[in-house]
Amino acid sequence: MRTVGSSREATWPAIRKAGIELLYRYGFAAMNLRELAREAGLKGAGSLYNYFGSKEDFLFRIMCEIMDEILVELEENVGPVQGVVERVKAFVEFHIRWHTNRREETFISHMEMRSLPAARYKVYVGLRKKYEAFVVKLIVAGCKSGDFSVADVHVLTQSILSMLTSISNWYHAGGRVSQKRLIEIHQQMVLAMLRSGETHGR
Amino acid sequence: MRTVGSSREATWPAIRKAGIELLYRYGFAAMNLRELAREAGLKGAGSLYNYFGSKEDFLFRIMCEIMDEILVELEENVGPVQGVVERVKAFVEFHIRWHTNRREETFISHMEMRSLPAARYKVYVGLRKKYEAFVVKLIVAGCKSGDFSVADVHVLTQSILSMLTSISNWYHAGGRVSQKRLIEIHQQMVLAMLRSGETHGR
Amino acid sequence: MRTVGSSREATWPAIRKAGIELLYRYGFAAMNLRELAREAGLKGAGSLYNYFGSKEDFLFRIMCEIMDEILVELEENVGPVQGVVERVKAFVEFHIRWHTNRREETFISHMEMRSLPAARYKVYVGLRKKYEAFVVKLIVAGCKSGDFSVADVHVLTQSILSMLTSISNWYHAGGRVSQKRLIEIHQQMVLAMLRSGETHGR
Amino acid sequence: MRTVGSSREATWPAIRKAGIELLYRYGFAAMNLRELAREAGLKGAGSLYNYFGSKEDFLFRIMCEIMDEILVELEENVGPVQGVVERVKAFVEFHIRWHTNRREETFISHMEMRSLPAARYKVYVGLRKKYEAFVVKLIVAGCKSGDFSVADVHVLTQSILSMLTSISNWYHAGGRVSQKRLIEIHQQMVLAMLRSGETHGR
DNA sequence: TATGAATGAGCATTCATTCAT
DNA sequence: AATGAATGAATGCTCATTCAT
Repeated sequence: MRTVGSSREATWPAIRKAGIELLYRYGFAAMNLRELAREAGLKGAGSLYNYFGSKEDFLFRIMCEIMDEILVELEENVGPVQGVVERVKAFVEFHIRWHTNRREETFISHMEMRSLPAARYKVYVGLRKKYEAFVVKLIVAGCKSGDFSVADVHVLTQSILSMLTSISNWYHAGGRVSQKRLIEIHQQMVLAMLRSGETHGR
Repeated sequence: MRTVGSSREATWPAIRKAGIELLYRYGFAAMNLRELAREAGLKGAGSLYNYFGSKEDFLFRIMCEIMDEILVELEENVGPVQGVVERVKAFVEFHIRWHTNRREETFISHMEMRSLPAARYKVYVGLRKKYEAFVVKLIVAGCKSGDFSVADVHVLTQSILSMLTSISNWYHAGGRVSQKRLIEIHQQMVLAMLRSGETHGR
Repeated sequence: MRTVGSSREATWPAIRKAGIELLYRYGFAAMNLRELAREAGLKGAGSLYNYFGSKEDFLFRIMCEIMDEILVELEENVGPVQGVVERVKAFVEFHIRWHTNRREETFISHMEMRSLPAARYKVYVGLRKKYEAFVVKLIVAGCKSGDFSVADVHVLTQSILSMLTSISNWYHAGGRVSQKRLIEIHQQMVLAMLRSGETHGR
Repeated sequence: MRTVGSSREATWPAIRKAGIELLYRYGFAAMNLRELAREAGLKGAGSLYNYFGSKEDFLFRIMCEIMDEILVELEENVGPVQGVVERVKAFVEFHIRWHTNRREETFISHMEMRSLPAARYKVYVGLRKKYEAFVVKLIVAGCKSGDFSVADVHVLTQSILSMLTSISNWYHAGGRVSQKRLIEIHQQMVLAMLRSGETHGR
C-alpha cells in the first residue's frame, strides 16, 4: 500500500523517473525490471505490467515522451524569436541547455535507438527528423537572406547537431567553464561554421 | 575441426572480427557468447575461454586493441606533416577516414565505455586522453603561431572531436556527398571554428 | 501450478526434504538445482531462488536447521533426566535414535562442513560445539560425583560421539540387531569407557 | 619438459600426491582435472589421460592403492604380535598411527565411497571387509580365550573402528594430547569395551 | 492495483574429454 | 608423453513474464 492518494497518479511518473535513470546507468539490455520496480517504490516487478505491456513497450514509451517534450519546448523557446542570426543563437542556447540539463534523456535518446524493433525505430526516427528539419529550415533561411553561406546544408545540420549534442558527454555543471560561457562559445562557433562556405574562408 | 593450419593463429582474429560486429549490432549487454562463437567459426562458447577469461575481459581486450591501432595510425598519418594548418587538415582527413571506414569500432569505442568496470574504465580513458592530447597540442601550436584564435582550447577540442566523430553516425559511403567532399567541408569548418575566437567573428 | 493452497507454505518444506535427500545421495558439489527443483515439485530451478539466494545459502540453511532441531530435541529428551548414569544412558539412547532415524541429516551434518565457506563454517561449528558441551558437562559431572573416571574428558567426548554417530553408517533398521538392543549395547560400552580411567582398568 | 630422467617414473606419484590432496580438500565431485594437472606439474589436463582413462578411474585407482597399502602395513605391524591383548593393543596403535598420520587418505577412503559406481563400490567394499575381518577375528579369539566378553562381535567391531578412525577428524599433531598418550587412552578404552559384555558391567 | 510465487527460456561459465601436433 | 585448442554437455543463476490472491 502506498501513501494514500499518491497511488494511482504518482506511479507512472515514479516509474518514468527511475526508468530514465536506469536506462542511463545500465542501458536497456542490461537494466532489469526488478530494480526498476524497486526504485519506483514498488515491491514486485509484476506491478509494472499495469503500466506497460513489455520491457520493450516501456522503452518506446519513455523515448517517445522525451522526443515529444523536446519538440514542444523547441517551439516554445525558439519559435517566437525573430531574425535568422538571433534564431540560430536562440537555438544553440536552447539545445545546449536542454541537453546538458538532461544528460540522461539525451544519452538514452541516442543510445537506445538500436534497442527499438524496426517498426518503432521508424516511428521514432520520424520524431527526430522533425527536430532536424527545424534546423535545416533555419540554415536555409539564413542562406537565402545572405546571412549564411554553407557548403552543404545537410552536412552542416548534422555536424552542428552532433557537436552541440555531444557537449552533454563531457560538460559537467560546476566545471571550469560556465554554462553561459559554453553557450556563447558555441554560438560564435556555429555562426563561424555557417559562414564557412564563403571562398575567403581559407 | 577447422581448416588445417588455420586453427591456432586464425582463431583470435576471427573472434575479434565477429565480436566487433556483434558489439556494434547488439551492444555488450545484449550480445551473447554463443553467437560470438558461432560467428567466429567455433562450435561451442566454451572454446572462447581459450582467448579471454570472461565476457568482460573480451570487451576490454577489443576496446584496447582498437585504441592502440588508432593511436599508431594517427602518428603515421599526421605525425610527419609540417605546418599547423596543414597538420589540422591532415588530422581532419585522418579522423574522418578512420571513423567512417570503421563505423563499428567507432561506435563501440564510445558506447561501451559504460560497460567497463571502474578500474578498466580508467585505463581506457587514459588511452583516449592520449588521442585528445594530440589535438590539444595542435590547437595550442596554432594559437601560438597566430594561425588560430580560440575561445577555449579544451572546449574546442571536445567540440571538434565530437563533430568529426559523429559523422560516422549519419554518413554512409555512396551517399549524396563523397568522402572526399565531406573531408573538404569539415576541413574548412574546423578551420573556421579555430579562427572563431577573434572578436570580428561576430 | 501446484495444488491450490499448498503453494506458499508447502514449498520450502518440500525443498528441504528433497534437498536433504539429494545432499545425502550425491553430496553438495555433485547435486544440482534442477533436480532439486524437480524433486520438490517445482518445474524450474529458478523458482528455488525464492527460497534462498544461492546454492551455498541453501546448504547453510539446511545445515543450521538440522543443528537447531537436534539441540532442541536434546534438551527435551535428556534435560529432565536425573542422575548422572541415567543421564548418560538417556543421552546414548537419544543420540543413537536421532542419528539412526535420520541417517541423511547425520551424514550431511558431518560431510558437508567442508562445503561451507570460512565464515559460515565458524557459525556452524559454534552450533556443534553446543552439542559437544552438553556431553562434556555430563562426563565432568560424573567424574565429580565419583561415578566415572576417565583419562581425558575431551578425548572421551570426541571418541564417544564419533562412535555413536558412526552407527548410522553401518546400522540399518530391520537388520540382525534391533535398535533397542543396539542402544543397550552402547549404553553398556559407553559406561565401560567412562570407567576406563581407573587403574584397575587393565 | 620435466627434469630429465624424472619424466616417466615420477609423473604418476606426482599425480597421486596432488590427487589425494585435492580429493581431501574439495571432494571428488568438486575437484577438477585442470588443477590436478597443474599441481602435478603438468601443463594441461590432457596429459593426465596417459595415466588413467577417466576421472572416475582415477578415483578408483587412488582408493584401491590406499587400501592395498593399509592392508600390507596392517599385516606387517600387527601380524607378528603374540597374545590376544597385546595384539589388540598393537592394532589400536597401528590404526591410530596410520589414520592420524594420513588424515587425507583416511578421509577420502570413507567419504568418496559414494562416488564409486556400483561395480567398483563392491570391489572396494571387499577390500575394506578384509580389514574389518582382521578385527573380527581378533575379538573372536579374545572371547574364546576368555580375555574378552562382548555383547555382539560385529557391533563392537564397527563401533571400535568408527571410534578409532574418527580420531583423525579431531586430533591434530602438536595438540594438547600427544599421539602416544592418545594411543594409551584408546588402548585402555577399547579393552574396557571388549570386556563390557560381562553382566557386572552395570 | 499491488504482491509474491512460479515459469521457462536464456546466459556466462566450467569442465571432462578428445585429438592433432 | 606432453601440449594446447576444441568440443559438448552441464550447471548455477537471472530475468521477463504470468497469474492467483
